[in-house]
Amino acid sequence: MASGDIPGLMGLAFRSVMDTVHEKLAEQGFGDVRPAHGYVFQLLSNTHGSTAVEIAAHLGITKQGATQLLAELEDRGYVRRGPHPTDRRARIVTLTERGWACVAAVVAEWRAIEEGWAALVGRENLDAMHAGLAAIVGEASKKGPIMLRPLW
Amino acid sequence: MASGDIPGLMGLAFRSVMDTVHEKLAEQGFGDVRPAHGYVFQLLSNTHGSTAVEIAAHLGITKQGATQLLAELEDRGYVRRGPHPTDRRARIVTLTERGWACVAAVVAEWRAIEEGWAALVGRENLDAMHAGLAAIVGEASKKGPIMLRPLW
DNA sequence: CAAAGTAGTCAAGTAGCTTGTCTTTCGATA
DNA sequence: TATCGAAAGACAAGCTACTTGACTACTTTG
Repeated sequence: MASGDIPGLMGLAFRSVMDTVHEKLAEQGFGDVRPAHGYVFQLLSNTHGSTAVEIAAHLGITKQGATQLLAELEDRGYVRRGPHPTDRRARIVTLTERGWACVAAVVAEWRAIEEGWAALVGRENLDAMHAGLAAIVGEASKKGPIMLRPLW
Repeated sequence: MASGDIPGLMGLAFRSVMDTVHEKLAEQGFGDVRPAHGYVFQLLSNTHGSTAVEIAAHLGITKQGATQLLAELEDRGYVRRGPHPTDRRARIVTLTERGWACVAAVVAEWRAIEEGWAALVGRENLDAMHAGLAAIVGEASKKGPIMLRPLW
């Protein structure tokens, strides 16, 4: 029978990871990034440039909310807003060098945390978790994209 | 080498679970519960009664924030605030029948989701995930309690 | 038993979204 | 190619879930 506590454990584990990451980022001079920013960075690092509307859709917030968020990120030097090559209404948002550095810091910390986990539970178990999680996320994504907005 | 994408997958999986749970709760007449409420319910269902200050500490918010949250939950019929047996300053907060019903609905849905996962990845793999997550959360908890506030 | 600390409340302020409205540009249709 | 609905973004105001600040009632400590 399912005990039903895996979701809770996942929440705690994720929360713990993110607390650690946030702490490490602060140490490296990225103390001014908020949770929502991470989701923007994630999209931008995959697409290498998006519009405000695309970002809004990715985060599950309004385009106005996304615009404000981007203005904040531009102020802080993480993103740049340039002209869109084909659509003069739109502005294309890309990561600056500082933005990429922040993404790299997060990825490095995630890897480091995973190494710690491998030492804790064993490589084999960790591989099993990776495979299981990938399958679960893959299945869940079939019913529409999973919104990454920082709630719950 | 660690690929570094397990934390991201955990975040997505947890997010997906919580979206589903929220949807199911709404169907069962619990549409007025917000993320933060869940963390209150979790504490109250384990302790069978806490004060506002304890709840604030558990969620990592101020006591005033917790008080507001509890007033809201009392209005909506999920919790009851009674006198504290030994401290006349304090009020002891407990779940109402409606509160317990909501907790039961969440637990039932988590179990159902886990059953689905067992079918998807296999019981053995799921058990491995459970063990791994428990170890990870246990280790992380040694460095202080993991704050459950709904950020990240 | 006085002084310091704690539980809770009331009130005001704030951050991060929202909704509403507008301008500019795009793309489809006639 | 003229026009007209739709879409990208900006500006402004509103809202919600917190925060900080100031206070009262009660408890604990020395």
